[in-house]
Amino acid sequence: MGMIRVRFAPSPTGYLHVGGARTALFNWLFARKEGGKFILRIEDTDLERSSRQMSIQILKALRWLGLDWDEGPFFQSKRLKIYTGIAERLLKEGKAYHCYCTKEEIEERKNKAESEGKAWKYDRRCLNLTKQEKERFEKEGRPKAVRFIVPEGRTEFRDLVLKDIRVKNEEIEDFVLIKSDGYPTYHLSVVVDDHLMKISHVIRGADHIANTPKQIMLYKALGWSPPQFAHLPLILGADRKKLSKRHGETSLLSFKKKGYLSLAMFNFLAQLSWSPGEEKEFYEVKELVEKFSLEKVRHSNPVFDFEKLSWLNSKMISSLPVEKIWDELLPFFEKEGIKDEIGRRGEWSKRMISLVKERARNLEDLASIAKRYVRSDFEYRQDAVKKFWKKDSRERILKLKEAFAKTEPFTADETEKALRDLADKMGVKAGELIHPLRVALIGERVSPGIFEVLEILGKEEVLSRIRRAVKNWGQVLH
RNA sequence: GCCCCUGUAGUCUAGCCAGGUGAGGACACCGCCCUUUCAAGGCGGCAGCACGGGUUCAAGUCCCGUCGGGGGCGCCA
Repeated sequence: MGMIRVRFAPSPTGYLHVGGARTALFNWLFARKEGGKFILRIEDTDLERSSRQMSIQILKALRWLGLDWDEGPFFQSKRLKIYTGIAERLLKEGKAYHCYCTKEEIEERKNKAESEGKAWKYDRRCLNLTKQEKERFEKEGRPKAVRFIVPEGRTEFRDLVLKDIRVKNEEIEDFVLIKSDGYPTYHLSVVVDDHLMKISHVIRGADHIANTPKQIMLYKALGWSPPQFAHLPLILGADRKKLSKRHGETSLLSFKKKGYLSLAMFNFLAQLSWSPGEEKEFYEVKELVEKFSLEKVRHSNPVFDFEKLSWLNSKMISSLPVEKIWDELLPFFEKEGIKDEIGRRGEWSKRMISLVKERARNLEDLASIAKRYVRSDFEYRQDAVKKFWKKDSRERILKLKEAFAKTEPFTADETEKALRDLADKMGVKAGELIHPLRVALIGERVSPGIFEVLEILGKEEVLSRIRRAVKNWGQVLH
């Protein structure tokens, strides 16, 4: 067997959504596993709907996911001559013909057939044109398309994911190869490019199953041998309909924006319809590559579970070392306006993040939590204030401040000792000090262990934050 | 309507090809423990082979049918 070569071939008519990303991912995984090449091709032959902007977005999204390509991106819009040349050849060989029917004419005949309860298929009107009719159309300057002559018989192929698929050719109409605007259709360009680019395996969404026989006929007509096909189940929304904007944001980059780790996305997508077969939830990219196989791809359509993705994301954020998430975190610091402070405080910032990241659902969360540690001008959360800043707790916090002023070194252990001693002395439970203190330090009712928080903030900052809290006590209380 | 694909808990899945351990794991949900809070973590619970026939000593696993879900039926890709 020759070189393994696969491709991802999006059309730049919209953002790269999670379904497309999953297709790209499986192609990439397969290429890396088999030591083959991953080729990127932009299918922009629909000039109405394609845009350069979208092409750029798609490349950006792929890079974010970590899918690097070995060749391309190739743009089909720059290869038009190749496709029209192949169409000419089919015309010459009597395997295709010009069609002068307009959209309206076809629509009319189709409606008529359907109202008579007949299944519609292009009626080959233009295949049977007389010489005179043809000349008349030419003289009228009617635009013409090129249609492929679907041969008789049946077409079958072995799908690497599914199984043998077989259709009768009579189910298929003479499909268009070249549109009347001179541009090739998908069927032509995909076959020509996959052949010329020596693609060995076509891995794509199951929505292409019905297209495959058409494409195989084309390969045969051209005397080329078709690649292997593998069709991936379609990702569904919670209502079991094909995932779309109706189910919320589904563009890949929107997940980046919302603070998802690319590795979380990678794992989640890789494990939709496929499983490494082990009882663990997340893997290094390398492991996924090693274990990947097309045969193990499931046949049924998976539902995209936002909850599970979110869980995976938070679990990764809390368990990965700071260094591994740092780069992806920077844009979120910037959005919170704390990028400079974070940078200035170097190692301290990393320690602080590793302390607070366990509680973050996503990177956006994490940056906003971090902000309270970096800057002391936060707002006190009202529900926290109401619950914990009682009248007598103000006095206790003042006492605590005095005790902290004398605490040396200002570590988690020492501050804990100081706080518990004081609580004992005052005859109150430690919680009576801890809760108001938490609100004073970060203005929230939740945080990591309070003594860790004290240590990371440092004595000076703690005393200053308590001072500010005490000053505000009366005002925010009622 | 026609054609094609598909069916293990609410969801993602292991097991199916080479029939035979109380159908395993995870998300979500519920309870308990831990605890200064919230998460996390630990322990436990709820819940599944779509249905009906066959083949077989034995069927989630093989065969057929029914039903359910999805996709396609464009001069979109």
